[in-house]
Amino acid sequence: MKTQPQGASASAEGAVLGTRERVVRAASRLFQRRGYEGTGIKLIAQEAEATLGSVYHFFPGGKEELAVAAIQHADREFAEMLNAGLARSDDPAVAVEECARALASALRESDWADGCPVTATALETLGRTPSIQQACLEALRNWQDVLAAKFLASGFDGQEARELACTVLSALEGAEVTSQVFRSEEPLLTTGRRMAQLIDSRT
Amino acid sequence: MKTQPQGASASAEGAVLGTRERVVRAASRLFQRRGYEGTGIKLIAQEAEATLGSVYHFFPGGKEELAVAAIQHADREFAEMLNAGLARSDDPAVAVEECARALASALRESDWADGCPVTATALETLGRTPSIQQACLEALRNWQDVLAAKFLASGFDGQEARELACTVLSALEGAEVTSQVFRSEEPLLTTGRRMAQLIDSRT
DNA sequence: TACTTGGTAGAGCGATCGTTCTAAAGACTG
DNA sequence: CAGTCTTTAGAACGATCGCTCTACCAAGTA
Repeated sequence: MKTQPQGASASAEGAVLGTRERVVRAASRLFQRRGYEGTGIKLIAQEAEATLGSVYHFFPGGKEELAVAAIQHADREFAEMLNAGLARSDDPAVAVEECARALASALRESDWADGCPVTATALETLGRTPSIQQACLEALRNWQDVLAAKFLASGFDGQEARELACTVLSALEGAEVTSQVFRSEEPLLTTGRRMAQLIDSRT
Repeated sequence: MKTQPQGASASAEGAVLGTRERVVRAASRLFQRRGYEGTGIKLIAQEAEATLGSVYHFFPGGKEELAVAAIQHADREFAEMLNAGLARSDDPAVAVEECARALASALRESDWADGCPVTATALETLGRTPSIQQACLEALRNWQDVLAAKFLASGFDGQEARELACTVLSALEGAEVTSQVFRSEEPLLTTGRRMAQLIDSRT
């Protein structure tokens, strides 16, 4: 295994990823699929094709620091997905339904494994690992902001936009869990349709 | 520690609980708060004031069998809470908002620790422990049925009632996670209000 | 009394956990 | 070339994991 200079743009398309980036991505996906406690550092290293030494070199804070980085990575990734979905229509109701559809497809394609990338970790560490809880909080707030911006741009006032964003995000998160447990796209699709109905029923 | 005959009605008010019941309740609460992987059998025994021997006497299938029993217990408990909340009003919209309020209060009173009793365990064991996943599925379906019955009794047709139940349950679950992460009742209360709005906007 | 049954008690097993540590191999600078 | 810094490599540590096992105690029955 040769030393990999992590030079060049880390986000360049198709670029060979540096060790640190590979570790973060592996950690992010494993935490998403098996939770924080259920994922061992050695498994992360193995999955990332790195060694334990490398992991602790880049994350001297250990598992906790790695989890924070993994959640921040998931934050950016999911925000991009949200933005892409929302951009598919000017009508916010249609756009939200489009997002639900995209989530449902991705979920099915991963055999119901890749749900919300922070929920599992958040629930396990709540009230016991402040740094991780903080990272989860920032991710949720970021996604709410993305939704709220869409609603604002569609003519909703600030209060209304924030409340709708909070509701829609919570509903999508819950529906994702439900879809995973039922191994069916239906909860996500139904929730998407009803959220569209809610958005259209503005007072 | 004396032998405790688990005779008499196990659900009798104020009755001294048998060992098995104590273990199930402790397991249920611990899985709810720290997830499946994050909860050790020894901790469960300690919390239940039982010994390892007793735990494996009642649950020879080990942690997995205990988890199934714990989830079934949580299922019944949460269904009761839902029923109680829904019974507080004939108007289904008001009733749902009442449920959200009750959940928010309970969450705050537990210092944001006691969220949905199955989500954490469900996410950690998805696709890897079928018996637990099945128990989670039955709980979610049970809760959806409770909601759907309320909507049916309020004049919605079957399809509409089922879809609303699915949406409302998902939204409440997601909002509960959001409230826990933000340490605020607001997401649950907002989602409750918006769900009421959705229910009132019947076509 | 002797025997059976249902439950309690906890030492100890092998495996795995997160983490630490030493050693050495690239890559870059002078 | 020598010297420095970054990164890789993985053995090993103490702690904890889920679980097994034997011994024992308290009733009920004959």
